[in-house]
Amino acid sequence: MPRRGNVSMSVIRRLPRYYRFLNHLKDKGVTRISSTELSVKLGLTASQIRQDLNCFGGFGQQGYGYIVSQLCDEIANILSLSNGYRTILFGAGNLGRAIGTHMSFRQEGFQLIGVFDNSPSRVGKELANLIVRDVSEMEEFCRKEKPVVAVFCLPREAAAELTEKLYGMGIRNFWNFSHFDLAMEYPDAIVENVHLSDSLMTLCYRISNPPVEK
Amino acid sequence: MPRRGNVSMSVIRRLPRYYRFLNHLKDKGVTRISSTELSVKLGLTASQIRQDLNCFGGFGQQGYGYIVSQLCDEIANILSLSNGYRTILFGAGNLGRAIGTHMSFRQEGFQLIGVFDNSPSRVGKELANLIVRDVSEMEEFCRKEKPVVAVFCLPREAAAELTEKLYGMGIRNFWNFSHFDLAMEYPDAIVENVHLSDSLMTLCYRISNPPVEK
DNA sequence: TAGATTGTTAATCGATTAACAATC
DNA sequence: TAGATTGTTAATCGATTAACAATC
Repeated sequence: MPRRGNVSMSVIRRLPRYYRFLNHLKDKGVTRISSTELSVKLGLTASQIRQDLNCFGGFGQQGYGYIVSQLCDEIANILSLSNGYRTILFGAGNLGRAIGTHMSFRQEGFQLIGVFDNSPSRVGKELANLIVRDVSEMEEFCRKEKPVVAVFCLPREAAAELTEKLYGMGIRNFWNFSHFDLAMEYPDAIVENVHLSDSLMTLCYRISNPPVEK
Repeated sequence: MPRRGNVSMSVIRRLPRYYRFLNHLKDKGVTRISSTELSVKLGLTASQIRQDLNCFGGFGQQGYGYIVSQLCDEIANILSLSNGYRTILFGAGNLGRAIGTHMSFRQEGFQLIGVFDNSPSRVGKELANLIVRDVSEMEEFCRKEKPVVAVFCLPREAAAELTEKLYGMGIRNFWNFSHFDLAMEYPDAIVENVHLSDSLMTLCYRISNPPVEK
């Protein structure tokens, strides 16, 4: 298998989409697919799909195409979805609750082991089969449970403060919904940002400036 | 001002980040900034920032830099954040609730005017100062209230079904959290996807394949 | 074997960066 | 005027697409 270290982000970000779509095909009972068919259904070029997959290995068969279930497994493997990284979630408000309950962390390579909040009205309540803890318990919890990923569903300031502590405790991986710019402050951290308002503003721009028609 | 029709998506997707950061600076009382300072704080090149902004006009002053509050206003204007597009939300589950209450739609160019769900346990409850309606009321509501944007916080199948109806009623703009591939089925629709599980899987990959250190 | 489709190299296209003249 | 920083053109870099030989 080719060296993984230098696969571009553009490629990596397409993998989950391939994975989702192939799973969908598998569920529908499709067993075999060519890069051309895939390209039509995903709105990409067949060339790009083959290039992308060949960053990781040759998963197809010449003259035949790809076996759907096999390719699914390969991509799950590339994405490392079976690690079950131990994960803690901060913020049990509406967003935290949605992320905690709505996501199938397990299926996506993670295992949610703790939820924290600083509001007494939320502490003690249930969320995703866990009891919401007070943030003050965080340090002890981490020493004992050794989480490796933190999810931030709280405001910018709280995220900034928390990151310092978590970083100090050795946590380097973050799924960040806050407006705090983690990646700039901690260059060796792995940060995946989800900026919902950015997405909404982009939509606003696109609605206001629709593509010029011919 | 240069033609807007052909500004690349890469540029557009950076605008909300500029906007957020400039607002942050404004709040901190910073009045003036150069592209070089900005580039350091955002982790981009000064050249790129200037190129990006100059797709829309010359907002700086040679020898001086940019006036923070003015640039903020300009970007808000480029993004068209004052339109207040009439928006309806589908799905009052955890995710819909988070999106409806957590987002300041108003501030990001939208106005939430209706929330729909098909579960009797949710219909009639309050969400973001609105009463959750049954999906069966959707058609009448749309005829009367003329929304232009739909937000999908529901499962793939429900989204697929709903899109057909909404499209039939003339709605062409979608903020899509579902796994339904709207953009492929309706090529003339403007679709902004937020795939939370894709983001999580990307994080999983990145944790498992950290950048090679020197 | 003939037909199909991959894996891979080469060509193209677009986005980012560098450089510098314009100008505040 | 001298210094600074923009706006903009030109050079570079990387990502996408096209082409085709390998092979099932």
